[in-house]
Amino acid sequence: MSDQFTLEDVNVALSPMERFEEYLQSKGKRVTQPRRILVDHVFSKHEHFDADTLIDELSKMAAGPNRVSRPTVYRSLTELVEAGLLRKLDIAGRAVYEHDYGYPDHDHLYCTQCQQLFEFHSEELAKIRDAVAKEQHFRVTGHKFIVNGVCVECQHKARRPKRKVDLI
Amino acid sequence: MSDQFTLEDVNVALSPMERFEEYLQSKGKRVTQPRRILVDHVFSKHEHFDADTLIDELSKMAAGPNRVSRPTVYRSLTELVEAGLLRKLDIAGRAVYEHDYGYPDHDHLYCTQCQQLFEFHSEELAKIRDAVAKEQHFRVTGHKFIVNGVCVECQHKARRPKRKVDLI
DNA sequence: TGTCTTATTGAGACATAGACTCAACACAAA
DNA sequence: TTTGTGTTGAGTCTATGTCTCAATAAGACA
Repeated sequence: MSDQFTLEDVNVALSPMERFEEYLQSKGKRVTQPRRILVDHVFSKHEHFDADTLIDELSKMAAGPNRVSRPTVYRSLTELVEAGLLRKLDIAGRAVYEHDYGYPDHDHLYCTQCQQLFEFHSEELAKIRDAVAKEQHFRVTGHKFIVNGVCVECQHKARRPKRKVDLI
Repeated sequence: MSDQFTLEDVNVALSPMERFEEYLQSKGKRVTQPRRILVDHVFSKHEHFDADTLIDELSKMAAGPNRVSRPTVYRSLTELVEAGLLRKLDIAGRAVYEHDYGYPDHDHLYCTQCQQLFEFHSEELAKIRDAVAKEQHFRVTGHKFIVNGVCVECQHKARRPKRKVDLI
């Protein structure tokens, strides 16, 4: 987090759900029960997750009338990305989501051994990006930077097989 | 291309097929007709392509006994990536391939309008990457950096709909 | 050059993530 | 409360890629 407010920070007083409601209203969309359940769940913890995990968790959480269907999960994820609440990453061909709203810019180190993501921030990166873009008269809207490799932990435990299908 | 030879350049005298044969032999694999046809075709032009396009082109090219089947295309692409002849990119969730062997390091600007990829090279990028990694004691094996935005051409022709399903 | 072992191939089934269709439903405005 | 319309969930469909397995063809060796 930064020490001073930027324009972006002003709205951070709003909860994710409130922020989402703003977005929905601006689009003439409705604030429904499934969308509420999903947003509450997604923002209840700060972790990277994929659609499938979310579908599982939601169906476990509320088996009855309060469950959220697969299509709705996919639809809502797309909306949340559009609304700027979530960011979508492509890790090794898989779609992975993370919080965007109220969370500082960052990129990722991806350990190809344990599949964990590590966040980092670099000011210079954006500068390079913008410089290159300017040179080619390219209008930048964003970027994806993922560094592949092996994390400290995995370097140490060398080739002892561990968490494989664990969380990304 | 650089002005001076590096160790990497030494083997560039070999054609992609020759290079691939080296790899196959080192793995106890066989130099077969389908693999030859595929490599020849892939390296006959320097473009980004996806598996599907390749399958189409190959089936058009040689309908008879010389055709290459879908499974073989997928298998060979994997081998070519392993052999270091091709690089695999994930653009907006799609797998896209490009020449790696004998081709200088670079990253990409991706125009979300016309879906075209533009290449660029930045020395600083690798430096930043390595600095960040060092800080976190992360052993780097590679990276993916894709800058999203709108290319000059698309900025100019504004919102006139054009090439959509065109080549990536 | 013929023989034999074994990697490779192609056909087709299977897997998976995600999108689409549509009738029933529920939000929110009047 | 009523009503118009956006939303939902069940189920189907599509795209991309993988797996299985019998038939084939490299290529090593005689």
